[in-house]
Amino acid sequence: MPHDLPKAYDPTAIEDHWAEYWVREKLFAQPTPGKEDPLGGQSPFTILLPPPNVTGNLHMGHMFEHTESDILMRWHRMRGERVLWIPGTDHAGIATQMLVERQVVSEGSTRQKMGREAFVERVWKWREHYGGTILNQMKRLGASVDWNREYFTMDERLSVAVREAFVRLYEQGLIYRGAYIVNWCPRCQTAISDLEVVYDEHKGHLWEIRYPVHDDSGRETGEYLTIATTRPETMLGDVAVAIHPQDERYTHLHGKKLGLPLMNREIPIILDDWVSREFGTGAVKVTPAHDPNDFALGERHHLPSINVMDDTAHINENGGQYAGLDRFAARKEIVEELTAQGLLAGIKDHVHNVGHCDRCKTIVEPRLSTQWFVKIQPLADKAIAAVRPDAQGNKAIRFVPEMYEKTYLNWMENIHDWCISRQLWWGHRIPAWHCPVCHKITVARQDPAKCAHCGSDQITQETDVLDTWFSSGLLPVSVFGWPDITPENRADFDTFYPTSLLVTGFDILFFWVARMIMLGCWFSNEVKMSDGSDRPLSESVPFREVYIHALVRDANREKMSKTKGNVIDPIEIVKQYGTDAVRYTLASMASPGTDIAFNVARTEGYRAFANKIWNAARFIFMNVDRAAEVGIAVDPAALGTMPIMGPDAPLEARWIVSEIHATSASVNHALENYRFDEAANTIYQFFWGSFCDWYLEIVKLRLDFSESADKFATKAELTTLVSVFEAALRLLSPFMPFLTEEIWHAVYDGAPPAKSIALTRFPQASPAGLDAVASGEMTLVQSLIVEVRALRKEIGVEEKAAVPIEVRADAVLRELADKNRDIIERLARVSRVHFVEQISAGVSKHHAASFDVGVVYERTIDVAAERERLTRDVAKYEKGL
RNA sequence: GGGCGGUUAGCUCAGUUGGUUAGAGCACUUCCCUUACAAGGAAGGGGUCCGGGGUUCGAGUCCCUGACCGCCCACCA
Repeated sequence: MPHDLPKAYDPTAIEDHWAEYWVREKLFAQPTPGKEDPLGGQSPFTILLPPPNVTGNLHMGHMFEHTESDILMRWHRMRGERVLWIPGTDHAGIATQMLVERQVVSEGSTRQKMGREAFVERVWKWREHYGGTILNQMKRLGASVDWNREYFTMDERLSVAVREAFVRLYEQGLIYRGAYIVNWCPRCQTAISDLEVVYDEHKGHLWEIRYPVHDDSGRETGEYLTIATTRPETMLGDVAVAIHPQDERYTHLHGKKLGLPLMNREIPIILDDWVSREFGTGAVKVTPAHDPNDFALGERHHLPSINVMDDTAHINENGGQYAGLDRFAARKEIVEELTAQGLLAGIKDHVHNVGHCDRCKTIVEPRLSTQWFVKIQPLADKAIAAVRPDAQGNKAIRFVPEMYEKTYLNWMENIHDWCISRQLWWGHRIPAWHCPVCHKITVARQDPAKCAHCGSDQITQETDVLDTWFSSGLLPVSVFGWPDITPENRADFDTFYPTSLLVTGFDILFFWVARMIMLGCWFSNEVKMSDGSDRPLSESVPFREVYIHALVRDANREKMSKTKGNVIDPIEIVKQYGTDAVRYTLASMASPGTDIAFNVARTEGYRAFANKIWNAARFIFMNVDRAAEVGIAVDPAALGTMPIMGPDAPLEARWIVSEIHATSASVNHALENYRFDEAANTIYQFFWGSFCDWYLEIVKLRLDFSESADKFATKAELTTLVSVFEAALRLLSPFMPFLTEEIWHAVYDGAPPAKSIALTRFPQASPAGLDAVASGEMTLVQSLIVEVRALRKEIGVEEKAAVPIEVRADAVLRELADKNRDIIERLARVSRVHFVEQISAGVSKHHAASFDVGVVYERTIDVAAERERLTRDVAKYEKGL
C-alpha cells in the first residue's frame, strides 16, 4: 500500500526531505512579471524578510518571526495571491568587523597591520564561507521564501542604490559634515548613533571640586566656587563654569574668572538659564568637547572646545601631565591630586545612567568629532505623514498592534539628525573625496579623478563607511531595482512596491522600520507611477502595514542571554520535537501585547497533536484500503474543495462538515487580524476535540464493509471522512507545513493534483456549509452522552459494561435520540435506551437543561476490593498531611 | 521626569462591541493498554478575574483611583 504510513510519527524523517524538496523544486520562487504574465490580475502579497546579520545564528526570536511570516505567506499563497517573500543578509558593519578582527588577532596579526584592503578582502572571504549559516537554517525550517532573490546588503546592485541615495541627499543639501558631539565607542573606535547607546543605571559618585576665584588681575582671591561632576577627568577640557543668572548665592561672581585646577588656565564664569540651581552646587563646569549640553552651552556663549581624549579614550596632548592615561586612570589620578591640593570639597554617592555601546558594552564617551549627518527633518515630516491619520482617518501605513503608532510618532516628532558615518572598514564607503588644495569636498556617483572645485588630482576618498542601517533602510526600494527604474526594467517595482507587510520586532522599530519609512517615502516618491503620474504618499511608503511581534523569553519569562545560559537553541528543540511542533507552539502563544514565555511543555503537547493527526491519517488510510478491497473508492474529484452535505446525510456528517466550515471561517478571520494564537487554537480544537474525539468515533459505526452493508451509504460516509480530513490538512498546512505535506501526498496515493499542498487552495467557508440545525442536534446528543458517561463513573459502572439508560425528554429530543440511538449506544456504552415519562425510582440520574437521564445499574460491591481501595486512599491522604 | 503594556486556575495564557454557570493547554486526581493514537481515551478537582470606589438591570470587560511587575523614551552636570 503506497499510502501506508509508519506507525510512529517521526518528524525528522519527513522534515529534511520536504525542506530539501521545496528548495529544489523552487516552489516559492516569484519571477519578475513578464509581458505575458500568467499571474496577471492577482494581487501581490509581499514581505521583505528583516535581513539577519550575516554573522548570525538562528535564535528563537528569528524562528518566531519566520513562523509568523511563513504562516502568512503560505496562507496568502493558498488564497491565490501572487506572493513574494525576499530573503537576504545584512553585512552588519560593526558586528562583522569585530568578529573577523578577533580571528585576525588570534592569528597574531591585527587589522592595522593587514591594512584596509587586505582586511576587507578577508571579511569577504569569511562571508563566503560562513555567511550562509542562518539562511541554511531557515531552509531547514521550511520558510517559503524566494531563494532566487536572495541578496546581501553589500551586493553590487544594492551598493549602487546606497551610493545614489547618499549623492542625492547630498545634492539636496540633506547631508552635511561637521564637528559635533557624538557618542564614541573607544573600543570599536567609531562614532555610533544615539540609538546604539544603551543606558544602564550605575552607582557612581558626584565629585565636588573647588575652583579658585580670580580677581581682575588673575590672582586668587581666596574664594572658591565649587562645582559638581560625575566625570572629573573631563575638567582637563573645561572652558568655563556656568551658573544660573538668578542664583543669589553667586550674584557677586558675575563677570569673574576662575582658575582651572591642574591646568593653570583661566576660565570665565558664564550665566545661563539652563543651569539647575537645585542640582549639585548650582555651578556646572563646561566641557564643550565632551558633553552634549556643554557643547550647546559653548555654542551659545562662543566658547572654544578642547578635546582631551583620543580615539581610544586616552587623554591626549591637551591633557597636560595626564596625557597618555586611560580615562579612568586619569580620573583616579586627578581625584588624588585634587585631594592633595585641598581642592576636593566632597564625594557624594550618585546614581545615574551611563551609556554603553550596544555592540560591545564599553562605556561610551561623548566626544567632539567630525562626522557626516543626515538633516533628518524633511524626511521625518514625510514619515510622520505616512503614519498619522489624514483628514479622512486613512493611514498610509498601519501599525499592528496599534499602540506602536504612538511610540513611532513620538520618536519621529522628536528626532535628531542622524550620524551616518562610522570609522570602520567594513561597509559602504562614503562616496566623498577631500581636496588637500582647496579643502572642499567632492561627492560623486562615479569615482572622481579630480576635485570638482579646484581641479586638483590630489583628492583622497573619505575613509569612513556608512551606518549599516543606511543601506538596510533602503532595502524596500533597492531590492526592486531602484534607482535603475527604466520603462523596460520596472516590472518588479511596479508589481511589488509598496510591499504589503513588514513583520518585525519592537527592538528595531527605530533602527530599521523608521529609517525604511523615511528613506522609502523620500526616494520612491521621485519614481513616477507606471502610468507616468506622480506617486502619492500612499504609494511611496515601503510597506502598508507593520506587524510588531512579541519577544521570546524563556519559560520563566527571563530574557534569553548567553551570559545567563538560558538560551534555547531552536535547532535543538526542532531536533527533539520537530519543526511543526515548535512552529505550532510559537503560533499558539503569539498573543498580541505579551511576550512569549517559551515552554517546552507546550511543544511536547503540540508534538502529541502532530502525532494525533498522524494517527488519524493512519486510521483513515486503513479504512480506505479496507473499502478498496470491497470495491469502494473515494472519487479524488470530491477532494480539494470544501464538502457540503445534503439534509439527508447522517447527523455526524452534517455536523462535522458544518464544523470545518465554521473553523475555516474563524481561522481566516483570525489570520486577517494577525491572531495566530486564535487560529492555531481553533484548528487544534477542531481537529482533536471535534474531528478525532467525536467524528472518528462515530464514523467507526458507519464504516461497515460487510456483504450486507449499504455500500452507497458507506461510500458516502467514507467520502465525507476523507474530504473533511483533506480540507483539515489544508487548513493546518500553513502552521504545520511538513506533516501536512507528507500526509497530503499520501492521501492522493502518489498522484497529487499539485506539487505541494502549499499550492492548493485554503479552505473557505460558505454559508451553505454551515448547518445550525446539525450543530444544535449534535450538541444535544453529545450532552446526553457526556451525562451518561459521568453517571457511569459516579455509580462505579465498569468501563466495559454496557448498561441500559432511561431518558426523559420532549418529543423532539426523543426523536433525535431515537434516530441516533446507535451513536449513543456506542459512545456511552449503552445497551438499551428506554424513553420514559419519569426516571424510575432508585435509578441514579442527572438533570440537564432539556432532559433527564438515568443509568440502570445494580451495583455489586466487591467488599474486599473496595476496602483495599479505600484503605489505599486513606493512607495516601494521611501521607499527604 | 514622560509614555506604554501587564496583573484571570499550581504554571503559561485566551476571554471579541458589557449579557446565562469565566475558558484552553500543561500539571494534578480517578478509572481504562476499547484493533488510529498510552505522544491515547473517559470522568473529575482547582478561580475573591491585583486592591478600592463608581456607572449599569447586569462589570473580568467601561470610568476614576491605588499597589505591584515589565518595557520604551528623555538623560541635570
